[in-house]
Amino acid sequence: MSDEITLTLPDGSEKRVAAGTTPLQVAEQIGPRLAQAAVAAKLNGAVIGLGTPLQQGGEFSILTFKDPEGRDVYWHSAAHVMADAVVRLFPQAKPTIGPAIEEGFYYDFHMDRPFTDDDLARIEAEMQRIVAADEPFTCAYLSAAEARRRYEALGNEYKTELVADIVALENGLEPPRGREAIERFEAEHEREYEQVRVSIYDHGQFSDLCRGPHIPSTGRLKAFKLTSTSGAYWRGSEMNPMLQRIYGIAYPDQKLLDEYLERLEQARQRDHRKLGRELDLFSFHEEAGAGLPYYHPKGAMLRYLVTEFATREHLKRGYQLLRTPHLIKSDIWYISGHAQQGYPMYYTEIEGQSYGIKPMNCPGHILIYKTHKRSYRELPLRYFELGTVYRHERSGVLHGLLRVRGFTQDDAHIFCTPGQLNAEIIGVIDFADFMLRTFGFEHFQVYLSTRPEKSVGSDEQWEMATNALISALNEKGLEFDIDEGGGAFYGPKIDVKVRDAIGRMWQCATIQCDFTQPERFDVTYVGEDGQEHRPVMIHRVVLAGIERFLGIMIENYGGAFPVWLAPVQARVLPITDKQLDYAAEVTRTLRDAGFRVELDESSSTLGAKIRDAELQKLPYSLIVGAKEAEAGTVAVRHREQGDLGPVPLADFMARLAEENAPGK
RNA sequence: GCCGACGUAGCUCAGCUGGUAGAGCAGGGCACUUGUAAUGCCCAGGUCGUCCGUUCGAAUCGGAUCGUCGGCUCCA
Repeated sequence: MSDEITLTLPDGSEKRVAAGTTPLQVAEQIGPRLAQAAVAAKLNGAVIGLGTPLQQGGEFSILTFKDPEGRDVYWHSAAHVMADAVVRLFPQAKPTIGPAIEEGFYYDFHMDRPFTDDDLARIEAEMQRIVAADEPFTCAYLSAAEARRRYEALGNEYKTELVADIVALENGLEPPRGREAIERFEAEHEREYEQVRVSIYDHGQFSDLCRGPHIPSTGRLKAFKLTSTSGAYWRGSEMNPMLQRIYGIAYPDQKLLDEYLERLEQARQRDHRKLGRELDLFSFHEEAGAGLPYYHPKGAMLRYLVTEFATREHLKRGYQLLRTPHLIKSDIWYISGHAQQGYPMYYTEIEGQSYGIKPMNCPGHILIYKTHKRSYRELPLRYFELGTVYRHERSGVLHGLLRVRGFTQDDAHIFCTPGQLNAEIIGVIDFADFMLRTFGFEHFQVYLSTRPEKSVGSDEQWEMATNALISALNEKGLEFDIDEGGGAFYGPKIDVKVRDAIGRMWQCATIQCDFTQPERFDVTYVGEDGQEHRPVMIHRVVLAGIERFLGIMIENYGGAFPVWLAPVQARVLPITDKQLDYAAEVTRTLRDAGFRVELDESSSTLGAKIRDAELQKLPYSLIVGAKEAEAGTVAVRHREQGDLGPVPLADFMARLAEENAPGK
């Protein structure tokens, strides 16, 4: 008697059901296991709740925790349950927003005090009760006016602000900001408030303004954990009040939660700050300043190997080496426009003149370009510098080598004609791809960042530059995401992020087009026509900050560097003192051949020497006892493969030489 | 910068509610001369981040400061 609708399932098959059937019922018809795993559904691209009656047919799928959208629904529901628990325990807490995030969820509360670890344990216990009660999530629609009255009664100004946002959004109006603006907005749009409908999701006694959808009931949350608390500004702005945030994670299975916690532990094990200490690579000194790293012999060697390789590869590609001072008169930064953006960040005075410590290398390279008249025949001109810059990072964001105040970039500026732009950008993309792969990264994500609000230059320039980047990406057949407004103030850019061994993404290479600096500094070249023209400038880094790159690299390799990057490639371990002479000879031979080798002269047992070499993650240990000394061999032990048996020293050298190649 | 937590020997950490510090590893010495992830014994090592307070008395309490750690628009 009721109308039927047709659902097209993901496998292409069609299913006819009565209009008004819920997705949960559909899932049950498909199979009980699916019904059990279901968290939400998708109809024609829109995520809907399992209890939403289907009124029309179309592309239909059941979402489980395995689907990214399903995961979001699951985590967002967990956030509601957490908010419920918090409000039960702390009636003074005002819920604000609580979204699902990449891994887990959070909820921000306006609170009279921060949450403590004890609070978290209590909140978790309360959540357990809510889950055990298996309360169904239900959805109701209210007029925005009604919702506003409710939240005003509760004294929750954050939610009334969100209601105002929804009303504004629905009517194509600018969302009001600030108490007064919101009150004015409410007064001026009473009619709209009556017309706009907002959804409210309830479970048990808890009710929250929410777009939804949610899982069918709280009992679906199986394994969860509240992971941390922190302060967080309302809407992320320092101008707004600080709220108290609680982070959590939830999974439909305890096993998955355990795996997540295991992943966190793995990340801790390969933390570059921990490895930096254990492998004696670098240190920071409270008495010498935050965010300023000190490289120990092994860390400095690692850094040397990286920069030496980078320099050679630049020279191969026609870049020329530059070196510019760290201190530059402040006037320069006004010409470049950096001063207006807050750069440089450290100043000093010399004989009454203001100088700034360079935060960027570009003006220096421009000065060198301008030392004589340039012909189009010289272009493209590629200037490369391992340029050390200093920037004031806020104390709260410093983080090991990944976020420092003084760092060296593999920085280059390419001056070229507009016609050469495309080929140059492609060249840089290829270069970056080669370099990052050589250092062991295989997965990349590319972003194109467009004009930010605070920017210089004309619309035409921005369009031209943006198009040049897009066409280069298209020519390389690279997929990319667009970061609207994420560009530098002087031009659009391409960013390349790499994925490390445990799945985290790190920003490395960036390629920035710049039509404005050449103008500001009046940079020119003489064209074929004998007239002066304006070159285009490309700012680009591949590894970006060397410090940061080392940090990423250390974590990616987990401290076990490949032979070509290992600060110490092999350690010679004599079994007894009687082999010390032979061991020293082996060490000398290897060093003469250019390998990085150490000799263990301690009087420890062999087992202890091996253990120490393993903990230092050295690629090879060469054990020499009486037999080896006699035969002129070394017993090779590999970091991962263990004992490989005795071989003539020459054979081992051949093996090491082969593995010593970049990228091996 | 803001919120919270933390700061004890080179490293990892113990030190209830205030009574002036302890372990393991690392380091030094001695013995052992060892065949693929820790030989034994002995020794030394800390103004408990720094400064100022409270107290008869502070590593323990309060404040400031420096530093470290986790966060600070993935938006109903």
